[in-house]
Amino acid sequence: MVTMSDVARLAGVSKMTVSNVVNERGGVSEPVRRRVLDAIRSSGYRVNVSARTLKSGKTGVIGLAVPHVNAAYFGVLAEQVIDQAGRRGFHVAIEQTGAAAEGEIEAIAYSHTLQFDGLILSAVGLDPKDQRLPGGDFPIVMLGEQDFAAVFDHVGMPNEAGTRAATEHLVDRGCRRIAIVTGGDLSGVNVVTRRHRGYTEALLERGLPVDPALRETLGPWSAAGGREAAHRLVDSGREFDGVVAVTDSVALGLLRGFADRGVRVPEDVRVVGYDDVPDAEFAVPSLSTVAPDHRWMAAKAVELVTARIEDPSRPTGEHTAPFALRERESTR
Amino acid sequence: MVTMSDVARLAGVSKMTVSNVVNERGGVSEPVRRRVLDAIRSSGYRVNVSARTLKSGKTGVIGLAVPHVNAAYFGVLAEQVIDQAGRRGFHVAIEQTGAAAEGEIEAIAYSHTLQFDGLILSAVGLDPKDQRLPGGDFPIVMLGEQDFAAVFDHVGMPNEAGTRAATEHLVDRGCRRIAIVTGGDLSGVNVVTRRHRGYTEALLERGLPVDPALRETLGPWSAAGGREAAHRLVDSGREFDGVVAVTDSVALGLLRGFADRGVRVPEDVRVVGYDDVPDAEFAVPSLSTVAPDHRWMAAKAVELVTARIEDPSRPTGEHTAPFALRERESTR
DNA sequence: TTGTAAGCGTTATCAG
DNA sequence: CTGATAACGCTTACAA
Repeated sequence: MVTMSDVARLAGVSKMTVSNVVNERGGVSEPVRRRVLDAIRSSGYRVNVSARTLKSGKTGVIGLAVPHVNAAYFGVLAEQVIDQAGRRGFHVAIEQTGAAAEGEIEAIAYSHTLQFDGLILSAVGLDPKDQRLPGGDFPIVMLGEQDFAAVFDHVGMPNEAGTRAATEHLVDRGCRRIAIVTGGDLSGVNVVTRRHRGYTEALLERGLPVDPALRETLGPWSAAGGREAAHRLVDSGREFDGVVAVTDSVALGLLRGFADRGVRVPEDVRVVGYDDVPDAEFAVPSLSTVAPDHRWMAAKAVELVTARIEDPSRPTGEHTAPFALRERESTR
Repeated sequence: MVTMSDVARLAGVSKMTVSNVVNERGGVSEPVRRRVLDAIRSSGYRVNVSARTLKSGKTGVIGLAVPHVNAAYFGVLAEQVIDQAGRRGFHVAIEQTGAAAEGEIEAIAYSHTLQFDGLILSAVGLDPKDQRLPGGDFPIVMLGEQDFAAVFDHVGMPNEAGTRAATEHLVDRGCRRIAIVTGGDLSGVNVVTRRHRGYTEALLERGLPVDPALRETLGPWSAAGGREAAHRLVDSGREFDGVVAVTDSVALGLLRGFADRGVRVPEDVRVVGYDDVPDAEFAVPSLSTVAPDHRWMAAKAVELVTARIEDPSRPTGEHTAPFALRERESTR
């Protein structure tokens, strides 16, 4: 490995001068600068980040911990985060948490171990009162859930507002018996309870009854889970003319499941999802969905971590993404 | 920051003994070990990876550079790579190349800068003869393309064999005028030329003519591009009864584009894709496709980088993934 | 404008 | 079994 000393010897100067050239610190005469740059080029020298880190204590890396890199919405998010972080001179390392509190705690621990300067954590399973959460001033930004505001910076999804708008949209289209397909965890405050509340509130506001029988619980939060849910909804003989799905993946599975049973969308049942994944637009029928502004969320999250990296003691804040309702064929 | 010296002082031992305990090197008496562990717990000590790296020259991080983290096939690949690397004690940092030679060269440069131990590079734009490619012994495994065998380890897709099988499948289903929707770059050897060759070979073997008019060139390699290609195919009045798409994203766009024009799949046109992305199974109609074994590819790539990290001078090798043809509704 | 010295936190080596 | 010492490659502080 070529070190600074090697370059220094080659250029006939001291290490320090090389360091000054590399870091563009100025105070180096032009001829010396050229000699050093030539020496760097000819030797193929590269700064050793570890050594630099050892001094500065900063790595220039932000961690991004998500439930599954394989989830549809993740790509959109990651692409934006990488882009935004890059603009600020940070690199992004991605961790997978497996959608469990366990994995999320581990991601935080790893952030220390791997010397990230900060962490953007898309927490799904973690309880805000979890004893294992760090109290220190390591920069963490929570993404997605609504409950960490006091302890951490938080960038949230418009969960209630989004599903409320989706449900109202179905009512506007003439639906009167609207089912919801979502997860089973109704304890505490999480995506499930928040999105479910948006749905019930919209129904009540529009004077429609909330029928518990129209709540279908998902197995896996995936297209496969959605497909099975559609089968159960149809096969049970329950009557419904609209469905709110907790995510687009689930909604795409519903479309497939209804097709399996010969139920036409939107003629027999209208379907609306949540996320606006890239495929939603190209599904047959194309999927109406709640579209949170992913770009905004990524930008905000990166802005918050980098701000906290600079000033770990700044007050935490709560931020909710704006959203739009994309009306497509599945609710026409 | 708590350092090893702090722990040593707290436990009343030397740094070295702490180091030995932390790294489970043995040769430490049980009572001392306990004292050290207690001191570590009570102080909240964590190893400083930079310092360790500075000594060992290894970071334990493998880079994974892909064209776009947002591409459908990427999630599958990344999930597998992260999983496989984790089993071998490596972490994965993800880079985006933007599908350009420029970005791919940069990813290699960054791998040095960021001190990755090795790099898995899904190269799309890079020419094997590119002058900027490093000659040294930094462990790089090329993923996807077919041409780097002599210089780098290479894990390839079954490009020709895959599209050949796909095309033959269409012929078996009775198609006689089979179009191909693919990229425009027919120079050199790349995904486009290889997949295109599989298509032409299958046609010739089955005694069917290769009609250049049935080659439709994509704009973007995406669902949007596929949709537009479908429109052009239909609107131009060309006759065809089957389509081979260069990727599943494109194929899903085709399905959408044909739906726009009232062309029924598979009744009027049969469609086959390439990749077997998770959504392919849930599309309406579900998408027949070439399914390369992503798990195998990830495992092989990780196996190769780690092997090369241990022994940089080992000979390079060429490996092509097995595949299966998934027959679904779009070719029924 | 350039150079010298010290030290960041860890580990390999070798002595006790 | 335990500890002192010297690196690893770089940067901060200060001297020339």
